[in-house]
Amino acid sequence: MISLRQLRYLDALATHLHFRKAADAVSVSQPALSMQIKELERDLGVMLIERLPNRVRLTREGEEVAARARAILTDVQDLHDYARQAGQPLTGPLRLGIIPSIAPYLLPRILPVLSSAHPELRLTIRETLTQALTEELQEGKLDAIIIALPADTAGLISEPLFEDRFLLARCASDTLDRDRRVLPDDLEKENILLLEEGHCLRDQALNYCQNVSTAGGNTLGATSLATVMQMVAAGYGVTLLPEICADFEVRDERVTLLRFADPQPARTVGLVWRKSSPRSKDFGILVDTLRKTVGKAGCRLAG
Amino acid sequence: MISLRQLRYLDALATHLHFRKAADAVSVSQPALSMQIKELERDLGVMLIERLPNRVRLTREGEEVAARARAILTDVQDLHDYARQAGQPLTGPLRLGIIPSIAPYLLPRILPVLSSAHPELRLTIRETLTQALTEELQEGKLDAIIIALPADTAGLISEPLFEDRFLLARCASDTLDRDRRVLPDDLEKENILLLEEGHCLRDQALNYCQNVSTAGGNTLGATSLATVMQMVAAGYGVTLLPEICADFEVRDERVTLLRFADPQPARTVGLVWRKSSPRSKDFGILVDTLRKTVGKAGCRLAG
DNA sequence: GATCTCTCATAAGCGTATCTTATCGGGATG
DNA sequence: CATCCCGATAAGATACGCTTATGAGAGATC
Repeated sequence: MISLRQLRYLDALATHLHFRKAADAVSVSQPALSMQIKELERDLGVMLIERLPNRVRLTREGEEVAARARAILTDVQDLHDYARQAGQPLTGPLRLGIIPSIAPYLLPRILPVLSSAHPELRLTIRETLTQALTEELQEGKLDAIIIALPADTAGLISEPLFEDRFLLARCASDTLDRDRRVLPDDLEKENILLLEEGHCLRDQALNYCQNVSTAGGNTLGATSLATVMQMVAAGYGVTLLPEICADFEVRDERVTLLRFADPQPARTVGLVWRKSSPRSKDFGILVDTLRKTVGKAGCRLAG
Repeated sequence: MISLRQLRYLDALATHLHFRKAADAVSVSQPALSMQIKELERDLGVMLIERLPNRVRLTREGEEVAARARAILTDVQDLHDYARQAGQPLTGPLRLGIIPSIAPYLLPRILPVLSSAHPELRLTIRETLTQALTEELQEGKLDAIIIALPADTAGLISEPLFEDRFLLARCASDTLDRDRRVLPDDLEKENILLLEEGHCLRDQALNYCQNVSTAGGNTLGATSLATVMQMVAAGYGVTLLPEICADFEVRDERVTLLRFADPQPARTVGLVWRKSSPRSKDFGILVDTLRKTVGKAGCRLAG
């Protein structure tokens, strides 16, 4: 069976036309090279080298085989170079899924950082609901997703990125002490506006409300937080607004944000990928970058 | 260092997407294949395979590397096929040199036989004087030559093909017993016609004549035996004609051929090639073919 | 939910291909 | 004729790659 080693030796010999020099060039002893060449000739059933007393000459077949060998070695080198380049962390295509209640608020903060820190990274963003993201992740259609933890399906690894507390968004005209911390009981008499089915944010809000046995839960789902906030501003009800959205969604003066009393409701946003993914190292780096980036922004939010 | 084995294993794995099946396909144990794949990945610094619980999937880099590997393996197979085909004896180009006093008489007899026995053989014929042929042979411009032996230069191998006796060609009008064997002394009073300088035939004839101390040697050299025979027919003198030429050159009724008394003068025609030539086996076969072919013809000549 | 089975990874031992050093033979060279 | 250079050969050491046996993890099954 032909080996690359034989082709490498043949290449060296074709270059130097001298067994010892060729052997030096490939850093082996001269007999080692001689034997490999001989083995190659035996394997091919054709003499490649004409051993003259003084020098060495390639036969016609030797020239042809050496030329082919060179081409093959070049291809192997190219393969090697390609793979080593591609093996660098956070380069090339990376398909990232993000849920709708995070994407529009997080992306503007992290994309500039990522593109400057990893200029070779080619991000593709997909925004949809948690379940679809999880399925696509497991099917290999996505490399990683950013969702609210936990991602309970097996075979996945989750790393928390940041805590995202919920604030109570309500109509500003309501007479309420702005500094007062909202208590669960305060929600009992409210009309709570939620996103439509499938949004994890809806489930998280419902979960908190159920704990406090809210009665007036209005489950008419909206398709986006922007819509919900419009309804809040118009006085149709209140909602639990993730802190990360606050800067973007609360430009309307008719809306007031109130912080909950401890323990504040919150969601944990995390990065999730397949345990078997070969880019785990990449995702570790990505988690670090995202934590630092969001950490700075988080301070601004907390202030 | 990347090895072809690793690429072969990767190819099998990419095909079967299953370690055990891939291992079966390349006839090794599953751990052997696993280790080679791992080694390849370590060498390239990139994960090629994503090991899922159930099945195996190629990473993006794995797909690319596998595709390149397939191309390389194909090229290696092509190299192998080419060399094995080219390694068959007496196929492909073969440059054969022949001296002028043999070529036009021998070629018509051997070419049909060679082309039918070795249809893949691509003969290139060069006809010139012995010295030029020998030099070109040693320079690698020719693969073998057919000359009158001995070829005394070192580094060459000679194999005799046939004995070519000289006949005395003389004007038919001369009164001489046609059955009588010519004796060396008979030449003393003759005008001997020879080829020009450089033809070995001239030297061989002169050698014979000198032995018998001929006096009237006319050294005005002709450029071809045909010319010499024209002069013989016209009565300008006699010449030593190689037996192999007799059929072709003695159609003129004015010319009579006489056999010499033993020991008859003769030349040994042989095939000569470089001792280091990788096609020695080819030439051995060629010698056999030529001996048989000329042997048959030789019988006819001798009759 | 314990067991079974399938996956690929790991470990231990072995065989052999490959390497090295040392030496040979042959031809060129002074 | 002695010497040098070249490539081939020989013998021993090394290391690589293989096999068998076993492990670990995840589904599948009853």
